[in-house]
Amino acid sequence: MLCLMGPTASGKTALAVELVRRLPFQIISVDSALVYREMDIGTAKPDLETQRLAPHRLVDILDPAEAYSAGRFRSDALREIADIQATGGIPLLVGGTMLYFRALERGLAELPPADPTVRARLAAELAEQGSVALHARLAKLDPAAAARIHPRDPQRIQRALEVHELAGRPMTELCALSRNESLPFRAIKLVVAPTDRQLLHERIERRFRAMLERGFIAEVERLRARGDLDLDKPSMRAVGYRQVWTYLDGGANYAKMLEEGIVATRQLAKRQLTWLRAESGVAWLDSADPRLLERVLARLRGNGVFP
RNA sequence: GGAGGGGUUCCCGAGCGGUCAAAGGGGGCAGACUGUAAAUCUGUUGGCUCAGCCUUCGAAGGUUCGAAUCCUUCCCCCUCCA
Repeated sequence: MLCLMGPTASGKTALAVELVRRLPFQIISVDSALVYREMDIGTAKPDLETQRLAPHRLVDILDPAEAYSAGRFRSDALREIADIQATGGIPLLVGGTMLYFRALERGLAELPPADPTVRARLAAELAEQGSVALHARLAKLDPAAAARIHPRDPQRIQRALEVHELAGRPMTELCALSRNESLPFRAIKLVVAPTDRQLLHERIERRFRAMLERGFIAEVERLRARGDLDLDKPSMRAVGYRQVWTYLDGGANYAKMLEEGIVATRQLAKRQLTWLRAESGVAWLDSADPRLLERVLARLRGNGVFP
């Protein structure tokens, strides 16, 4: 199988589509935002025509009111990979959610999944007592986790407490217990990213503006009109959605929303690049290279993926 | 033309004789990351031959042992009165 990773706005989708046209690849999306239905423009979801030519698995599988997870992604992806291989296809994993790639490749410890009730209660405690107080509590239950997690990192403190409560044992212990189960198949990993950071920034800005022109705000208005979504939902915290939502709330004027949406996207790309640089066994390709496709094909030939 | 207010490090913005390379925020850059990850968090951010030195607070002079902070002139911006 082939993994195509890269920061947002680096042209991964276009490249994947070209590959599907030439080789028996089938795409599995590795993206925490593309899983949501009704979120098309702001996620830069491949349009219907593109998806007809190159079907994407794990896209539009969830309602925006639901929450996805790395664990769910792992089992979904394993299922899709098996399914593709059973029909003689080659899985092509494309995306920028690096935690998902990591979870798939290295496996996850056997931890209890998120529990909405526990999570809501911890969130309330976090709000009134502050993260430092909960961090102190965690230090008693799971000292190793507390040492690892910063006292001002509410999300990780919440999760560690949640795991302890649900499993009755420290998260650290559970993580140590499970051996990393690596993938039972060979994966070629390619990173597609611009060599020039400024180029990436320009592309991000252009793309965000284009999203607004294509009706991004109306899309968020429709999501708001449902009445069951808010800024605490993982889906609505996605880059762009959060900023437009805040704008519609009156929390920002248009210019501010525009600027903050672009900035948030830039910052996302930066975090993705940090993951990518730490990734081992990958070949880096310049997304601005006009002969990118040929280079990828040559690489695949070299790896014996096809003659 | 008259009366005020202001020009600070990439941006906003504090500072108002020494403890100021200058608070805080933003942005940038770097990093962390085990079921929220397009999330959450951390560090750093004038230059250098770096425990020291050099250049910065609109410009040029001046006062002072010492100025972003005081004085003079000039340039630019904003508000109000004409």
